[in-house]
Amino acid sequence: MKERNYAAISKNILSWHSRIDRSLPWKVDRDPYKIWLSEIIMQQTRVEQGTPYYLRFVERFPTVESLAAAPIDEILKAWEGLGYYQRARNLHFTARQVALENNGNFPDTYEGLLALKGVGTYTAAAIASFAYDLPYAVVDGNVIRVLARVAGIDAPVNAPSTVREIQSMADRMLPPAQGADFNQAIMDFGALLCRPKNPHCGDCPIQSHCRAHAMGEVHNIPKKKPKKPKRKRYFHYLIFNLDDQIFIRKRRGNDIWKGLYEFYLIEHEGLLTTEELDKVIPFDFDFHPAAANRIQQLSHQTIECMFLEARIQDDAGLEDYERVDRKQVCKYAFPRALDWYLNDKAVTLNLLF
DNA sequence: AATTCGGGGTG
DNA sequence: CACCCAGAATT
Repeated sequence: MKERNYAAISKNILSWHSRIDRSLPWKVDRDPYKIWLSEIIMQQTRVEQGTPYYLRFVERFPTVESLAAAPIDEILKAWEGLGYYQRARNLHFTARQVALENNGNFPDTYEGLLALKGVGTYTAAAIASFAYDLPYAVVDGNVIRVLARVAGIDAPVNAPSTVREIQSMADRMLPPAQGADFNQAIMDFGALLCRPKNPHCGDCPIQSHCRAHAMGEVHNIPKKKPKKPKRKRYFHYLIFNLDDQIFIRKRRGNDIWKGLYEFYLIEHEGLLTTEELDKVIPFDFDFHPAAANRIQQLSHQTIECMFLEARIQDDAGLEDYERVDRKQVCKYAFPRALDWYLNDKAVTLNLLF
């Protein structure tokens, strides 16, 4: 096979990038803390979605020491709504490690960065290049799409062997003296021009190097393995009211939403009717539907949430729960569906209040 | 190698 | 509705 002209491709992408203005707030300086924080926040997250979170984090936690000193619940509250909450827990763990064991200094080698919890090959390469100008090529969703098209890769790109092939291409393509520039350029190129749908092939600076274009396969690459159907789950939430307080509990174990708060939960194979709920609920008081059901789409699950409220006179049977004022509940981090119930729900059907 | 971890934007 | 996003960790 003909040797691919990596130098020409990177040169054209860099040239294209020099005419692009995409300012990113975490790149105003080369503070490793800001680069690291932004990269963790942006994992599997659109820049437009993650940027407001980043701005709030640097405002509230300007240094790694301030982040390390914060309680995990405060960090989770700031992360609320962003998803993949293990990222926030790893963020806290790593901040403490850097602040307490390394005098506030992040590792300055690729291997050192890769050893941090929550930092994988992409993030280690991103920090190494953006913060320290080291020649490591990033491979994110954008780079995978761009290079899969350039090479006309027919194999599924979510197979590890294909990712390794693309990483190898990116490594060879990266100009060692311009690692940071090229990494930024190829990601912007994928995000703005070589997009998943309706790519701007007419304006493409590397069209003559693109095998997918030559084959007329741009719209079929990258290819992915079919995903299996989502699991469906049914959460029936009981909101107990004792005076002006409600009962909440932190989720534990290895299920979704670990570390976030929720109400008294009854999970069942299917959606329960009010009659069926009467038999299942180990309490004998009246409960009332308090909102329309909410369907929450996760990456691997579909969760339908039902919300019922009841007024109670004592906390018997609720010893494992925290009693918090309605006014104070906004200080706790909840999954989006429950935050919706507490704050966004348009019309309450609740007859109690 | 396969699976799971959220949530929102987009066509 | 399906797909995708500045991926990583676990099994």
